[in-house]
Amino acid sequence: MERLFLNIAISPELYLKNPESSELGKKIVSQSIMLIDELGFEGFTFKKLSKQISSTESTVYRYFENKHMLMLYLTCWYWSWVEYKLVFGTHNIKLPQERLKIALDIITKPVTEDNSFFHINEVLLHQIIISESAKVIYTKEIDNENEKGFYTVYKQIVNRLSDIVKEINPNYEYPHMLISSTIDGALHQRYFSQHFPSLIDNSKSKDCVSSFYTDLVFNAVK
Amino acid sequence: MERLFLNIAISPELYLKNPESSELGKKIVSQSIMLIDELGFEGFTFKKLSKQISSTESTVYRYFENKHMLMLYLTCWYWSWVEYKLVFGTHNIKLPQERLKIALDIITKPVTEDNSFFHINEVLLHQIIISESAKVIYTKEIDNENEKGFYTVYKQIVNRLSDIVKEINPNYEYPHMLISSTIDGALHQRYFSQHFPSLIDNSKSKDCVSSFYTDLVFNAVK
DNA sequence: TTTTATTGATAGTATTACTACTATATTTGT
DNA sequence: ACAAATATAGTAGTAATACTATCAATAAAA
Repeated sequence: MERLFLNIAISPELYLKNPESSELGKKIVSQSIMLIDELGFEGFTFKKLSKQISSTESTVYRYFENKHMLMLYLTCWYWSWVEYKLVFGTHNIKLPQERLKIALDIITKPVTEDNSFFHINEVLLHQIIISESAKVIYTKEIDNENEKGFYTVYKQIVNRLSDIVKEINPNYEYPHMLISSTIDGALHQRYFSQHFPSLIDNSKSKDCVSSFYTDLVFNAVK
Repeated sequence: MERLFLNIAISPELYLKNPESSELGKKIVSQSIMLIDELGFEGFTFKKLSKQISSTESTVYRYFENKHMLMLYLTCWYWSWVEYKLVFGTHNIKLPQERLKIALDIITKPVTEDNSFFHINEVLLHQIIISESAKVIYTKEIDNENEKGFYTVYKQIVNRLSDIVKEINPNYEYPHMLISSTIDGALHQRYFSQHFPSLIDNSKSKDCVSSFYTDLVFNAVK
């Protein structure tokens, strides 16, 4: 994918000061991705981050309320980016089957290229979404945060794909559940492939996570 | 299910002192389930727990190394209990299709009865497995803990069910991934049904999580 | 009855997750 | 060019968390 000259728009409620508005802010975002990947979300602190960016804790706190909000910001950025890829990738494709196939590839295939956005390493971001994003969603604050619209992008993606499913088979009973379980399952299976290889049915020729879900979805929708 | 006079055996490496060995230990386990459910794993502390059981922090630390190990203990207990239900439920059933159906019900249906074990409220335990157990698996310690065998019960369950899948269709390519994504997906979809109802394809007559996965699995295995 | 194990009570430490305040440095408006 | 606003660095401080250590009291086992 070529380098893009557009920005991903993120809800201003997620930050105190827009990290896109300054070099330091961009550094906070890019270095936090690297640090969270390295230390895990539990081990990650604003103190360590501020050291990494040669700044102070108080400065980081001027951008994000706390590390949970920062992680939520990264999560929203990720899903907005995925939605952008979905819109771009399925544009002008007539056959819904073909659109679904492309969309499933985007959702289930590993992220290997990192060049579309300047300060965000998308490969690393994908990695922390795999291994850390569950901690964002499984919170006591989930209902408040859902009300504030922090998950609308994610839900939009689910709706977008289930619309394609309904286009292919209007009688299929569970389009939303099929898609959301595919999206989350793909991340989960990637994590398993890294840590529980015995639970992964590998094949030499193809990426098994991707082909498993493609097979599963098309079989269900049929 | 009737009250059982058997114990779930848990790896001794999960605790410092077996909580089954004393009344206080059992109280630690039962009250921690209630507190984790109430406060969430992040809000839960050994200090609050010790207050709840009218004891002290140091006493709780004599049973479990930290709250992560306690949650891991509960998770292992839960999966052992599920495995017991699977063995018991599919015993003496000849047809693999029927065995798979029963197994899927056990895995995907909500837990409503609480009476098999004295000090453990299985309904609440299921609830915290739904909303908190991801925090146990998504850790930097995962590989060490996997090596120590803390996930063998879970993997046994996956293998047990994928064996049935292979019995039905020896040519199906992804038995392990199908089962593990069903097990985890069912928990995930339960959480979604509680917090993102718009992503759930409800039907009046049946439990949609359970029927979605039953439909999905049988369609895939064909 | 002595030993041993179990628990309670208290204290203490390092780290985390913040909040508040001040002093510069930089940018911006006029 | 200068005053005003803004951004950042630096320091300090607090409450809570996640422990560890020690010691006394008590109950159970040898």
